[in-house]
Amino acid sequence: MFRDLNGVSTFDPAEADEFGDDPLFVRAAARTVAVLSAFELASKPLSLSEIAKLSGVERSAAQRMVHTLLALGMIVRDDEDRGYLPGKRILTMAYSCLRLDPVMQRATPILLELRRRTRERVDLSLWDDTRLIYALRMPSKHEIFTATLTGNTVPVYCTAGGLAVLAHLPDQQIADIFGRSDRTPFTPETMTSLEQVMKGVERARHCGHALVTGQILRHEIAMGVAILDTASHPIGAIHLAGSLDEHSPEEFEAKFGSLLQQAGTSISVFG
Amino acid sequence: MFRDLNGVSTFDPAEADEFGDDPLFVRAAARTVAVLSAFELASKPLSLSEIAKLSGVERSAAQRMVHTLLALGMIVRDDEDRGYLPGKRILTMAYSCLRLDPVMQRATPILLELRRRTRERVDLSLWDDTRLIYALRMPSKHEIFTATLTGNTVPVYCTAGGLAVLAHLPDQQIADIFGRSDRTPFTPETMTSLEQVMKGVERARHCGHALVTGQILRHEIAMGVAILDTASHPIGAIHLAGSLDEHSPEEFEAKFGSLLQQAGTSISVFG
DNA sequence: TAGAATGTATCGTCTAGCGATACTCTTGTA
DNA sequence: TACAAGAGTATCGCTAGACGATACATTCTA
Repeated sequence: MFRDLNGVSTFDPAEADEFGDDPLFVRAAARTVAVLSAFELASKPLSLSEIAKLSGVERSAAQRMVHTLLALGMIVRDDEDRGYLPGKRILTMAYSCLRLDPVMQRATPILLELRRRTRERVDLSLWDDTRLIYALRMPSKHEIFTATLTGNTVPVYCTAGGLAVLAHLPDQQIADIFGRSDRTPFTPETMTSLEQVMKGVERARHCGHALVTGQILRHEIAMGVAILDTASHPIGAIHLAGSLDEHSPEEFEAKFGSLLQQAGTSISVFG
Repeated sequence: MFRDLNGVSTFDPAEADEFGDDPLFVRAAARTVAVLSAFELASKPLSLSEIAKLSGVERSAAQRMVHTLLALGMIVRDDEDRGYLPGKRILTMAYSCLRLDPVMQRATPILLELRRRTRERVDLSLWDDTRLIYALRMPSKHEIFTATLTGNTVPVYCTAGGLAVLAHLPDQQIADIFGRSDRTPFTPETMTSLEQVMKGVERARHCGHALVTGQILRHEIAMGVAILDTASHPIGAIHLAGSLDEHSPEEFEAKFGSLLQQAGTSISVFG
């Protein structure tokens, strides 16, 4: 079985109860977040009971939670399917998240220039443990739906940007991340072994950028370079993605490799 | 004084306390949301006391709130400036918001095609009372930072997309929305009177799309068309934005007007 | 060195959220 | 038409757990 491209992240309701001994832990806040996060597992508007189930909160509690989150605009009703959906206010909060991140501010003009010169899809993603979260997206000609959305996440172990990030970590940590990753393949070509991952990492370490084909989408070729902070730790990546119908891997790399690396260097912080 | 382009939305802490008589209202959830929303008013990492002040929550309560939101990944520390920032998990939640919206799914291929044909900036925004929230962005050559970010909001009364939305509402409601809007001008050309707004609305009603210049950014020309639901109520808009340095308003409209309207019709839901 | 910020920790009070229960409506099926 | 299963809603007593006051350790600034 291959993975649903919506690739919803797993959420364990049990985890919300495992803070018992922490005197500063606000359980109500955890429940609030749990209810809001229920939608990460959804593929359609959710009913009250579904929210309760997915968030691991009692139906009664979920009822009142939803009631106040409705009043606050964090959740809205979908009149058609009579269910609940996350509210637009979440988007506004996400905006704060993007706006306040200094990396994003530096990156924007550089990515626009990269996009202009390559005419291929350019993305900026932020590293979050086993996954990358897409923060800035500049789609090109033809893209599938999820490839245009902010906030979409992909695993680090099988993406160009991810390998570029891993290349800056010790082997031990790479193995750890690989081990904890959800490794359901996206396509028949999605890599499945640590050996394959390490091969990609070594290559990235050697030439400064990572290159993969068909890992998330068939016929897609992607190149990635890491973004580093002042301490030279990776914090995210830039992705350049094209179609194998238009480029051979060799040509893609020769044509855009150095442009991409320059962009990565410009965004990274030094000293 | 003109408006800061980051244009943070106003948040009134007092409002959070005005639910006293509602038996189903969960105060802790409201506080949680208030703390998370504090960042909407921020322009840099926030300290504990700043969060408390902006969210209208007691310092003690804010302390414990922040503590658990840190544990949940909804907030992170910024080691450099030693403050707090919204966490990447917000982005993941925003993704659910976008992914679950059927409008977005229908819109993506249509907007990509529009972008391909016009080579100008294409945006999709969702209507939220006095404002539009940008949900899908396809930047073109040179854009300022905030014009590339998901979740950014603009007033309806002075934007092309906004006027296109207003055109589908009764005059009475337009006046109401205009009255409640924050009307700090963005540029010297930003419209300030209801008469100007109604003129734009009439024009939009007549030719099916709205056209404005220099309202948010100087030298910017923008055209907008509304997206309608099954009941023909506006739910958002498509924006097409270019530069006055490259196009005259007449030429821009003649060249792209019908393309834009076609896109709007394709995305709107009928019957 | 004093002062004003940070962030952190502790604790008793009592409020406000929990969970059980029961109700109304709508929808689909027999 | 009756019935079951599912929606959303409402009420209420108990007590878990959040509140707010207070105090302290650090760090930065003047």
